[in-house]
Amino acid sequence: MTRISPLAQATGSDADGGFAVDVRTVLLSVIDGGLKVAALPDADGWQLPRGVPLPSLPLDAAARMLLAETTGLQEDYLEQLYTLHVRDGDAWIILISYLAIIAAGTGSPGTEATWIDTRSVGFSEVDRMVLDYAIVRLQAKLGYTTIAFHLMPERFTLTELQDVYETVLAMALDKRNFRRRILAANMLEQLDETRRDGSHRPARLYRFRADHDPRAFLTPQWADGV
Amino acid sequence: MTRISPLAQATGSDADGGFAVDVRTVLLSVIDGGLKVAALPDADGWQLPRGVPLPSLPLDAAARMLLAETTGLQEDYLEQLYTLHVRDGDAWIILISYLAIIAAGTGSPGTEATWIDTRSVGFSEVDRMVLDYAIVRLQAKLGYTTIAFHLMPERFTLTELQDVYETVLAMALDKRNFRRRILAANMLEQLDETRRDGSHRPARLYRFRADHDPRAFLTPQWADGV
DNA sequence: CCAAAAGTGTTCTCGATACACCCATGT
DNA sequence: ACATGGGTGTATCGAGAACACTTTTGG
Repeated sequence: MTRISPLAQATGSDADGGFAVDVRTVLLSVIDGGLKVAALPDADGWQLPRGVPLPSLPLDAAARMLLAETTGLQEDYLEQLYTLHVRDGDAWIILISYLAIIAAGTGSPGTEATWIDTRSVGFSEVDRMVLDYAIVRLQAKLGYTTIAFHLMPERFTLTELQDVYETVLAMALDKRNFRRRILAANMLEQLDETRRDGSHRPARLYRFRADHDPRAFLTPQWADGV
Repeated sequence: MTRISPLAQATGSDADGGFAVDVRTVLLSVIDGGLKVAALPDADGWQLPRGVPLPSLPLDAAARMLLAETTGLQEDYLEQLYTLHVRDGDAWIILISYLAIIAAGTGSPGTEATWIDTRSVGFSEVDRMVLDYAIVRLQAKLGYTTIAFHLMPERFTLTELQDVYETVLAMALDKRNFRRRILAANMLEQLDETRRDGSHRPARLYRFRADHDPRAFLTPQWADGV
């Protein structure tokens, strides 16, 4: 293996010592009509759930474990975002970021963690960039994957689904066009049940079709742990 | 920072020692009508250029340096692909992969490295996966970015540009539709010159417009080294 | 009968595709 | 004159966007 010269020999923290590695996960959910991120309290604000991965477990397993330990939640979807190299005090760390998604109503984050609105959360500059990138990725994937599946309960109405799309995309959508596109995409299965909700016509219930792989395109087919 | 428990304390190669990190770069170019990858000889075949990054330099700088050292070439475009966690003998390494692009005719790789056709190169399983993912990314980006810019010399004909698209996409394209789309995309600037090439009508020369950012979408706006 | 959300169709525009012939040059 | 690659236009189709009224229920 090539040792990148000339500086590698001169530093004390290269391959001899190894690198400091930090996994951070952006856990998103749509709650109370807002896009929320799971955050932990911090000296002056909030921070993303983070941790040092185990050397012999795949990185995505580390992302899952750290979510379990900091929030007590088990995500429904996980994908790697990007790897940064950032300054941490006077050292440098390699920061591997993940996007995780959990359906609303699956439970509240544990002791320390809280759901905070993504628009107002007080993160460090790095955490803010990672969060913004996670949101952009999620928005893009709504368009060409079934990733929205992981934001919904098992059964839902088309209006509820549209509300989630509108919250994540931060824009209003036309009801008729939305329904036509969603149904044409063949992701959904219509149920026989309806839900009575208030003093108006009941809504038909749907669920996502079982035979659908919601991972696609941006994420390589092979995952970690090869 | 959360130490992911319980195993982290039990192992000897966690944050105390740090992680083994390996940067690998897929350097692609279109040469002699084929999509080629820069490869280095290996015990039983070929391998991607690789190296251990410097701890205090951004990761993309490490990818650039390792290309310079192994191939002597300076890439025209670089973007991070994905971070894997792979077994290396009995240890695990964190493998950060990059996609790099260089224009044809910029020079031949140095002493050890060679351009090998991507379809037939004898890589390890991991290098093969990284290469395949790099190609998929490049193919996708041809469609919605000006990344093709980096595969072309400064001035070129529309037929040369179409040949590069066809090589990367591994499919034939309709000449009239290709020209209409490319010109409609407003990436190109028509030059006054033409090029006489053989016993046929000379071709008009084009170049890419200066005011174009070829990075977009999949790569976050912020790079490494924050 | 009224309020409130559910549900439904048509028109238009634009981008993508399929497809075949004339043009300028060198030999 | 002919061989060779350069260059052009039109018809069709499908996806996406704009847009308003009827239906069903509870109170």
